[in-house]
Parts: sequence; structure tokens; C-alpha cells
Amino acid sequence: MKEMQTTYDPKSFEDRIYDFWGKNHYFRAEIDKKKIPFTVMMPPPNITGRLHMGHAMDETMQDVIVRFKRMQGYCTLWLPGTDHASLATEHKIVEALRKEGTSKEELGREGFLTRAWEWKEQYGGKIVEQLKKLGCSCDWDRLTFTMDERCSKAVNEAFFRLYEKGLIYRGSRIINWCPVCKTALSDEEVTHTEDAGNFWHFAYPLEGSDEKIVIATTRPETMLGDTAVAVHPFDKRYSALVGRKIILPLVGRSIPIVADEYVDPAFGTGAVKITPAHDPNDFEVGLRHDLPMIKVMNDDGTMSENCGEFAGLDRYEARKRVVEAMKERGLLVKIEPHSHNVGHCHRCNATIEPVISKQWFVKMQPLAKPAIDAVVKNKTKFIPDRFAKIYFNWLENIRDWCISRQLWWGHRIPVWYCDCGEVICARETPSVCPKCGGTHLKQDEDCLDTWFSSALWPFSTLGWPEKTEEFEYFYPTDVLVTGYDIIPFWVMRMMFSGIEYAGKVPFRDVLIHGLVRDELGRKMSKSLGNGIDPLEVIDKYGADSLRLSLVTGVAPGNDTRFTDTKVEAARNFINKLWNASRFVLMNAKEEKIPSLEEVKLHPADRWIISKLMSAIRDVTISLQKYELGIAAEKLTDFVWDDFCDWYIELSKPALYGDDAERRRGVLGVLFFVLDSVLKLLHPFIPYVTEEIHGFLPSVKTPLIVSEFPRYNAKLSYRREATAFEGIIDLVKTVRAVKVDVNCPPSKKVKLYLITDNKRLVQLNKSAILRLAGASEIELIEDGAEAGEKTVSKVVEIGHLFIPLGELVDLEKERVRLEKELENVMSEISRAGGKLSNNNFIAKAPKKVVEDERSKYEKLLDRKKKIEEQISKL
RNA sequence: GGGGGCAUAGCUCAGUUGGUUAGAGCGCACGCUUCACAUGCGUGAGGUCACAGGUUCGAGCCCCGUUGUCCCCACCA
Repeated sequence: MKEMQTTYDPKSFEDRIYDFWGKNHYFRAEIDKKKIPFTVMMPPPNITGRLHMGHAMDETMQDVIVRFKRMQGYCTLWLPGTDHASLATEHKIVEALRKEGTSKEELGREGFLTRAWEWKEQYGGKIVEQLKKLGCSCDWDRLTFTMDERCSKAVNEAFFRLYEKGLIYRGSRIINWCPVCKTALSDEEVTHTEDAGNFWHFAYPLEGSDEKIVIATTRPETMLGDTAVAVHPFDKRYSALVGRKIILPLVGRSIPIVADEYVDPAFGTGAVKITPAHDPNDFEVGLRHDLPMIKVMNDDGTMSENCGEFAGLDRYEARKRVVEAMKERGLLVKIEPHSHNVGHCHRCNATIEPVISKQWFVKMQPLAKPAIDAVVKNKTKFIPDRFAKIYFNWLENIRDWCISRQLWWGHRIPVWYCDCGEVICARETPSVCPKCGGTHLKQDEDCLDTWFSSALWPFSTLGWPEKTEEFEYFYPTDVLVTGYDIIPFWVMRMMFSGIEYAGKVPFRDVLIHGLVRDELGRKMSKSLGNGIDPLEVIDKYGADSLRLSLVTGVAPGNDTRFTDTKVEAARNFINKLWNASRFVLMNAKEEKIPSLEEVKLHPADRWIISKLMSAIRDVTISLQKYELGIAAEKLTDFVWDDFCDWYIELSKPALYGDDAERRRGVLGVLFFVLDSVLKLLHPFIPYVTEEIHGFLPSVKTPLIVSEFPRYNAKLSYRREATAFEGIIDLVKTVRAVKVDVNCPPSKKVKLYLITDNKRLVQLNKSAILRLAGASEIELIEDGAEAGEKTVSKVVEIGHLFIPLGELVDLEKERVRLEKELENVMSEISRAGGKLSNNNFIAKAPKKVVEDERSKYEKLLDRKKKIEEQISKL
């Protein structure tokens, strides 16, 4: 038998184990169930954004689930989380390449999604490394295939279908425009901050009169584009003015005063200038009142040709000049300091401008409806289910989705324009105009929002729109694991896309986890610089430790803080497992390990096997419910407390003793439990369990493809296990007494015990003596036999007396007993009160009442014994 | 303004369909070089489960309200 290293050193085997799995294709997706149905889909290429803990969390949870399901024999497909939100990373890489001298042309317009296979060499190394360390599967070839040939095809197909159905339209909308990046931004890409500004009050003169109406604005330059002034319909101050016109100063345009409920009469002056082309609300007002929309700003943030003397000025310069001009005309009423929320570009932080623009939109209403229904009808389930509320809330209030982006990399919109005015949407680049036959076709300059392609991920990766074998077999997938922050962007969009294109929901379960925060509870972010690189943690503690620390003590959907001490605790546990395994193996030597059927089981054996069975049952149930935290906790408790602290210690007298048969029995149990434990733990800490497993004699199947332990009722000896707890209680009591009277642990004491279960005590005598630090245990019938100066304790299996001679302080002993009596009395009155309550007897379940009654009887017995003892002092 | 979360030991957090005396890790105290492990072993201290009410035989858990706190979205002329 090979010998294990004396210390747990993850570095010495993690890479080797990973390679071993890889070489045997345990990661590879296979459709034939008979092959290894361990499924793998590589995350999309912008996983460069994954180098933080949130993604380590994604990967770990997914991997735990897949390994568990795999060991249970299910064939499953999981979808790794993506980081499509990290456009910033993508942007940075592109910019970095450009700085290095790569030209736009060299980079090409196709960008990330379709060129991943080239970039993986340059940028993918670290990511692959990380995934690998986390024990996660990795299959770049498949990714290449997917991204290269399939993804762009799927994107075109999806766009084309929506277009055909009239669900895609090009329309004027107010969009967020970044004048620096010269791109439209989705609402998600705009960060709002509270900025100090001013509230300028301008007087607008009424047409044909000396009267004026005062409006307030935070963006004076937009007045050049005003096409109305609005007041609230019920605002008496202005009701007489509605329908009249004003002359817009500086411009001279005659514009109407309209009544609209959008206006808040209590805010500002109660009169609002309306600039439909540069404000989303004004845009809506403009639509309602059929107002002209005048664009006063260019794409670069300068004023447009519609602005007369202000044309060409930068927006801020124009603001100054407009205010000055109004002042000169005596129309500036006052300036108030006013802080307000201003949108900023999430990339360059420039102030965004809401502008009217031609963009591509997806009509959301028809898509949202089935997506809502699917969750209502439980076709897809959120776990925990409270996240369905977020999902519903979003879909029920959804607005049309602006999918065009003015980036020069990315997937281009599959629409071409002919000189004749024809607009052609096609799956593949058309060569001639179907209308005029012209060949001068120009593709739309805009790219698609990355989320458009991300939304196709569950099926584009399976070869859709082709009817591939993979698609037929794996779609819909089992489970998606992701953070709650991404529900609106990605989960929701995959849902409606899956239903729309593939005809079915993309996944049955959506397991939502919380965010990993830093030690102070802050979200890890690039700008704060508080992100922790999982690779560094792995380097320090090992991948298993990181994995285990991420899932223990974590409730589904709740945020968790990342601290070194958690990883340390996980590492300590693994070290414990390592050493316990080493102990078991060390004791096996060259002999053949018997199976459970071949040996005679002692009470301690039955106890640990029963404990193991409940652990198996609990862990299996928890994992099926995706309660990874609970499962991990149950397991670690079992391994550390029951197996290591008790059973291994209990086994020592047998292992070192002369009874060969007993020794053989214990070995059989030790190996059985260890083997089961390794399998149970494998989903959580795959490397170390696989490594230890390799040391077990006569092991043929690698752990990764072995079977998950099953609960076996025949191996659950409930009554005997409960009885055995009495031995543990006895040992604990002796230890506590010794500490209590300052008896040195090394000093052996003699024990006297009155008990009904003499056989159990006899069978475990040597273990009791060893664990309790006792020289002898004598079974007696009467306390008097224990002699004078004893400490007595009521224990589960009887009444214990420990003669401690001069160590016993009689007065102290009396106080201790009286206090114990007091506790018992209060317990008795509590339980007694319950039992004398007729309502409780009548309404509580039988079992609860019975338990309460037997507890009450035990308490009475205990009380009697304590009283007896006090009277003897 | 809309939606959601959280409040339990000194700290970080669990607590499953309501049912023994509410748990863990870390920290703390005391004691241990026991032949797998000091990344360890043993023993212990420490909680009015945010506040107020309700439902129930029974509430950390369910319902209503309050306070504090965090997040997401929208809006802020």
C-alpha cells in the first residue's frame, strides 16, 4: 500500500488530479448516457471578467451540483455563469490592443464573441488556470467551435426571426448618449450620482402681452429645443394660460402652453419647459401633445445647427452663453443652487445626454408575457423562490429593449441598406437588393447589445438553429446558477429568448446565490480595488479550501463576506480529513480489509454507521434541494465530531489490542466510513478526496465517476445508536468533572457506576477508560459502595460516582448539586405546566406530547437522584 | 416613488414544513507535547432572537405595525 504524505499539501496533487480527470475525458460532454455524461459548457469568452470572487462562487456552486448529480447517475447539463456585464473589461482589452498598435482593421469588427478562439491564447491562460484550480471543467475546443461557427449564426437567426415577426423596429427614442464614447448606453450602463448644479429660473414672455411665465431648469442650453411649456391641468395659477402661446426667448419660436399631468405643481414654479428631443419625460409629453422634436445637440456634445448663434459650441459653453444671453434680456429671474442626480457613462464617466435617436428596439410586451407564465406555471423555478418576485416585477413593468450599440466591435446588426431605400434583414450577407437588384448594400453600422447574444447562450451553444443531437438531448437544461444581481439582465432575457426561439424554457431551475462581499461588507468592485483574486487564495490555501469556504455557512441567495479566516477554517477541516485518512490507512498495513458483512459489529460500530446513514440521508436531501451550505455543514460536523473525535478514538483500543477479530471489525468499519465520507465530500472538495481515494486499497473507479452513497435502512441501528450516546455522555461527564475539580488530565481516576445497561459498559470498558482518563470502572448497586468524598453525577445511563479524595470540596459539591437541582426543578415545572395544559394534550401532535412526557419522567428520576446525593453530604 | 433583502453570542453567520434547554466558525478563558492531526485535543463562559402587538396548546420562524440598515429600479424639469 502506498503511503500518504505526512502533511496535507494541496500543491502536491491538485494539478495532477486535474490532469488525470482531463486525460480521461471526465469533463467532456457526451450525449450517450453510457459514456460519461459529465457535462461541460465553457463560459463565454468575456470570462476575463471572472477574476473575482463572485465568479468563483458561480463556478463552485455549479461544480458541486454537477458532481453530485453525476454521482447520482443523472445526466445533466449546466450552464456556467457568464460575465456579460463586464463590458468594461472587454473594452479595456480592446483599448489595450489598440494602444499596442493593433489597428482597428486587424482587430476586426467581429470582436469578442466570434474571435474568442484567437484571444484565448493571449488572455485566456489565467482564466483557464483559475477554472482548473476550482476543479471546474474546461473545454476550449468546444468553446471555439461554439463561438466560431455557431454563435454568430444564432445571433443572426434570432434577429431575423424577431424582425420577421415585427418584434424588432427602428424607432425614435430618447436614449442615453455618451458624447465622449459616442455611443448609446442602455439604462444599465448609466451610473447616477448626486451632482451639485443650479436651478435657473427663466421668464418666458407670453405672445401678444407683457405677461411672463417663469420656468425652472437645470439644463438651460436645452431651452433652444423647447417646443412647449407645460403646467398641471388643475393648477389654478396657470389654468387661464393653457392654450395661449409664448415666444421662446433667444430663438423667437412661438410655442404653446399645454396642460399635462406629468407636471408636479409643487415642484419649482409649477411650469415646465418641454424639450422632447432631449428628455425622456418631455419626449412622452411631446408625443401626447403632438409637439415637434427639435434636436439641439450633436453626437459629440456640441450644439447643433438648429441653435443659431450657439451652434457648434460645447454643451457647457452653450449653457453659460444661454444664461448670459437671458440675463442680458432681463429674463433671468434667479439662480438657485440645486443638487440633482446626473447620469454618467459607466465607462468614461462623462455626463450622459438624453437625446432622441434612431435605434433598434425589441418589443417586449409579447415576449414578456410567456416568460412570466412559464414561471407562474412552474416550468422554471427560482431557488429560493422569493427571487421570482424580482423577476415578475421586472417583466411586468418592462419597456422596449434598445439593442443597438454604437461600438465598432461586437456582433453587427444583420440589416443592410440599399441605395434605393430598401431595408434588408437577412440571415446571411446579401449580395443584391431584392427590390432593385442593386449591389451597393451597406450594413448597419451598429452592433448588438452583448446581452442579445448572451440571451441565446443556453441554445446557441448547443448548435441552434440547427436541430443538432446536442440540442435535442440537452435542451432545456437542468439548472442555471447565478447571482441575483444578474436576474434582470441575463436570466430574464435567456428566459424569453429561450421560449421565443427554442420553444421551451432554457432551464428548469434557477439557483440564485448572493454576492460575495469584502470583509467590510462592500461589494467587490474594480473601482474600489477591494476585489480578491481567487487564484491568490488558491495559491495560499488550495482550491478545495476556497471551494469549501464559499459554500459553508451560506444560505441560498444571501450575501456572504469573504474572509481569510473562513478559508482557514475550511483548510483546517481538510487537514483533519487528511490526517484521519492517514490514520485509517496507517493501521491497515498489508492485511485485507473486510467488508461490513464479514465482521461482527460492536455498539460503537453500529453507532457510527447509524450516524453515517443519517448524514447520507440529510446530505442527499439537502443537495437535492440545493441547500449546499446545510449539506456541507452536516458533513463537516459528521466527519470532525462523530468520526474523528469519537469513532477514531473509540477504535484505538481495538486497533492496538490483542483481539484480532475485534481489530478486523474496526478496520472494516473505518474503511467503510472513510470511503463513504470521501464520496460524500467529493462534490465539495474534489481534489483532496480524489487524492485520498487513490490510496485506498483495491480502488478501481475514480471518485469523480463513482456512485454517491445511498441511505441504507438496514444499517441504521437507531435504538442501539441512541443507547451508545450514553457512553459518550459518560465520558464527557467524567472529563467535565475532572476539569471542574482541577484534577490533572493525566491523573487516572476510578469510576463507580450504577447502571441498568451493564453489558454496554462492559463492551466499551477499555474505550471508556482511555477516553475518560480513568484507571478502572466498577459497576455497583448502591452509591455507598463508592465511598466517601465522591463527586456524583446523574448521567444518561445511570448514576456516576468519582472518588476524588482531597480534591473534593464538600461545600462546593453541595453548592454545585443544589444548583443542578434548581435547574432540574425549573425544567420540571416547565414540562409539568405543559403537560397539565389540556389544550396541549388535545391539540399537539401525539409524538410531541409523548416526548414531553418521557422527558418529564426522566427529569423526576434525575431529581430524585440528586436529592439523595445532597442528603448524603 | 416602485420592488426586494437584512436585524440571532464580542465578530462573521446558520437555524429545513412552527415542537427538547436556540447552533457553528472565529475570538475569549482554563487545562493538555495522549503514539493521525498544535492547521491539534479537552473543558467552559457568552444570546430578552431589533421594538410593539396578533394568530397558536406552542413563535427566532407565520401575520400586522414601528424603528434601524443595505441593495436594485425609476424619477428628480
